Amino acid sequence: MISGVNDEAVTSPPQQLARESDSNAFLLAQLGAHAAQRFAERIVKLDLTPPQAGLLRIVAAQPGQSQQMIAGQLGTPASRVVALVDGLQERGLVERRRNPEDRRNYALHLTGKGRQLLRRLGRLARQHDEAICAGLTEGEREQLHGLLARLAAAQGLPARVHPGYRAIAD
Amino acid sequence: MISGVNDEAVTSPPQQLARESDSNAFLLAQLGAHAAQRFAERIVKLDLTPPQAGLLRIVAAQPGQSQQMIAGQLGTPASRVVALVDGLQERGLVERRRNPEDRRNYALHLTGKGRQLLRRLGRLARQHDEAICAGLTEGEREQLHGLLARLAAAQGLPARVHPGYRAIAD
DNA sequence: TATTGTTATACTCTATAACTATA
DNA sequence: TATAGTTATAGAGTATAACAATA
Repeated sequence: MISGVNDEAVTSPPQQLARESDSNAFLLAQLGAHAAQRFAERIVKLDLTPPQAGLLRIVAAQPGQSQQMIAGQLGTPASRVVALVDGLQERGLVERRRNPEDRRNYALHLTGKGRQLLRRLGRLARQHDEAICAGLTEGEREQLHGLLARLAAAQGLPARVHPGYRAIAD
Repeated sequence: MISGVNDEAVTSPPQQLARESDSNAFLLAQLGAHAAQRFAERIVKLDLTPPQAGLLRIVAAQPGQSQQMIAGQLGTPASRVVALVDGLQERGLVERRRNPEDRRNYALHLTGKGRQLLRRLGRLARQHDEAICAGLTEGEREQLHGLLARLAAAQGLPARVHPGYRAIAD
């Protein structure tokens, strides 16, 4: 044994512990991980992962961006965007259009098939939200939404960026 | 080009998208990932990772459990608990006590040093909660807490299990 | 020389399965 | 033979950095 202080006399207070793991921050982390996990399970039937779904949403919301722009917006390395776009392009969901004026970069766009999948994704997302909010009345859901939106704003979280990506870290 | 449907006529509706990424489920996932990330950054000064902090809390709350019991409770493989306990034991925070009646298993306990660190961890957790709740009044925080606690209960989430562990998946 | 995209590599985290010891 | 713990191995996911093409 090294420097084992081992003073058994000190009683560890379980109430204190319960209070901590009952904090808003803890509940948010717990519920957030749960929601993300369930969403991931749900979109398996579309053969999508959360990062892929997030990328589809970004491209749909702001078509024509370069991969670098998207990488910057997402706070993720460009090499990761490459791999993601590769997979989606092979499946005909996204296309890279050459920019004739600067042939170094691509403009990313959804294909028709991509938009179709995005609509199915939207339906799943609404079902998911319904499942996560189970147990709350409509009024309570709106109340919760107001509080969460204010927290997100206070924390400076960007809209539309899925937590599967790290938001602008550092 | 393979089966590029490419019907430009279909206008992708940004409002629809905004609504989805504005759902309670999305905000929960986003805020939860943010809270978990910030907590991880905060406990770096204690040289702890979130899984380690979670294990310390579990051992403190229910001392004397075997590694298998903890693994089951956390829904994580026993081999992972081994590695976690190894690290904490080397630092003199946790001890494995042989059970004389069944010498196959260990009873896990915090050392005095472990309890001391846990108190520092508690202080950081309270600071963290304060930072995450910034922008809400005391009344709003209680309101939020009530809503989150009901959601967690409705989803069957166990108390005190940090999302760094996957809760009882499958 | 600077920038976009790409590829190669390595690292971290985690799960699965084989192994040891006690029962 | 069954169970607690351990070790070995492999896989997914991700970041870093070197590289190629274009400006």
